[in-house]
Amino acid sequence: MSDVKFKRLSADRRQMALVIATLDLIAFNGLPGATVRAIADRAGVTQGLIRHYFSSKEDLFAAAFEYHMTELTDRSLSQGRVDIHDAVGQFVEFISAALTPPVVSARSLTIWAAFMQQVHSDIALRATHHKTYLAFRNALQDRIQAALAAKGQFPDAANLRFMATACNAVIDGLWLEGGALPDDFERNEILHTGLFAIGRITGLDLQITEQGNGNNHENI
Amino acid sequence: MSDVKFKRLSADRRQMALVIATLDLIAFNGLPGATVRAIADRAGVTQGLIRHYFSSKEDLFAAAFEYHMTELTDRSLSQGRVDIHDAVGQFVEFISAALTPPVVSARSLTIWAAFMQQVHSDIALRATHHKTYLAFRNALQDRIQAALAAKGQFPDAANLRFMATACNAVIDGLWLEGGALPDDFERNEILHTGLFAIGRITGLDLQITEQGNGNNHENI
DNA sequence: TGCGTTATTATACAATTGTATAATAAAGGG
DNA sequence: CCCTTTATTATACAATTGTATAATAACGCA
Repeated sequence: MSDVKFKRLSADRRQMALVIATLDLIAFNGLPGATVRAIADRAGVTQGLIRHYFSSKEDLFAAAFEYHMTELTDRSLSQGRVDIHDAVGQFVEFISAALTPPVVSARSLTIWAAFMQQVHSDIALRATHHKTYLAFRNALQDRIQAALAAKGQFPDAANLRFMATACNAVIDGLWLEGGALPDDFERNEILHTGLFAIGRITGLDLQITEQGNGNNHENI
Repeated sequence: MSDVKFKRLSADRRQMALVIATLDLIAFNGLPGATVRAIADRAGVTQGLIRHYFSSKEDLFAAAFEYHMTELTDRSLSQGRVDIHDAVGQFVEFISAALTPPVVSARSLTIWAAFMQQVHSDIALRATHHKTYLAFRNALQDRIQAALAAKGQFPDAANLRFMATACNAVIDGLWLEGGALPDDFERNEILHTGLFAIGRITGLDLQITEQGNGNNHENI
C-alpha cells in the first residue's frame, strides 16, 4: 500500500469530475443540494480545489450547464449518418435518440430545470441555452427537409421553419412530460406519440421497427 | 397620521400575500433568491410571521407551487364555455389561452422550473404536479373529442388519448420555448405554430380571427 | 536523485440561512 | 372601556454557505 495522500490529475480530468459531480447532485437534490462542499466530496477532493479550477461557483455551474446541454443534443445530432440514401430512416433515428433515455429522463429534465431558473439573469447560461437550442432545431429542420425531399416534396422556407418549430415543440413537450412524469407513460409511448405527431405534422409516414434498431431503448 | 405599527390581516389574505411574494422572488432570482427574509420583506412583514402561517419554508413553497400551477391551467380550463355549439371555436380558444401570455412567459416557466427540480424528492410537489397535469390533459382530450364530434368524427379511446398526448406535447413544448427564448419568436408565432401543429395532428382546420378575440394577446 | 512547480489539502472567516422563542400590540367581543 | 386573543414584531442561535489564504505534498524535469 502506498502512503500517497492524493493523486494529481490533469486539469481536464479534474474539471470534468467536478462538473459531473455537480450534475449528479443537482439531479438528486436540485440546486440547493449542490453546495461546494457536497460537490468536492462527491468528486473525491476537498472544497478548496474547486476555486483552483473555477473562479467561482457560478463559473463551475456555467461549465456544468454547457456540458449537460451539449451531451443532450449531441446524442441526437450524431444520429442518422449511417445510410445517406434513407433520409426518412435517418429522421426516425434522430427522433428516436431524442425521445428515449437517457435524453428523456427525470435526471436530464431536473438538471435542465435547475439551470433554467437562472437563464434569465446569467448571461453565460443564456448564451449556452440559445446556442444548443438553435443547433438542435436547425438539425431537425435539415432532417425534415431531407426526408421530404426523398419523397419528392420541396416546401418553401417559411413552411419548413413552421414544421421545424412544430416538430421541435413536440419533442420538447414529450421530453418534458416523460421526464416529469416517468410513471405515467408506458414503455415506448413517448417515442410512438412523437413519431405519430411528427408524422402528421410533416405528412411523412414514420414507422419504427419494433424489435430494436441497434440502440438499447429499453428501461434504464 | 396613525401610530399604528402594523395591520392585522385575515389568514387567507396574509397567506396569499406570502405566496405571491414567494413566486415573485423565484421569478426574479430563482430558488436561491427566495429566502424567508426576502419573502417577508417583499410581503411587507417580518420574517417571524412566515412560521406563524406555514410550519416550514417547505410548506410555504408547496402552497406557492399549487397556487402557480392552478393559476396556470385554470386560465385555459375556464375558456370555451361561451358557445356550446361551436366546439371547434372553443377548442381554438382553449389553445389560445394556453399559448399566449401570461401562461406563455418567462415568469411562469421560471417558476415552474424552480419547483420542478424538487418534484422528485418532495411528495407534496409531486402530487400537485401530477394533479394539474392530468386535469389539463383530460380537458384537452374533451375539447378534441367535442371538436371532432362536431365534424362527425368519433375516434376510439386509444386514438383519442394518442392525439391528446400529442397535442399536449405541442402545447407544453411551445410553452417551454416561448418562455425560455421569448425573443426568438415573432408576435403570435407560438400560437400560430400551435394551431398549425394541432390542426394537423387532429385533422381539424383550426383558424383564428386575426383582429383579436376578446382577450388581449398583445405584448405584455 | 534532488528540486521547483502547482495541484491539493487544511483551516479560517464573515455572511446568510432556516428555525425557534419571547415580547408586543392590534382588534374584536364582552 | 377593558380584556382576551392572536397576529405581528423583535431577537437569538446554531448550522451552513461561498470565499479566501496559508500549508503541504505529488510529480515532472533537471
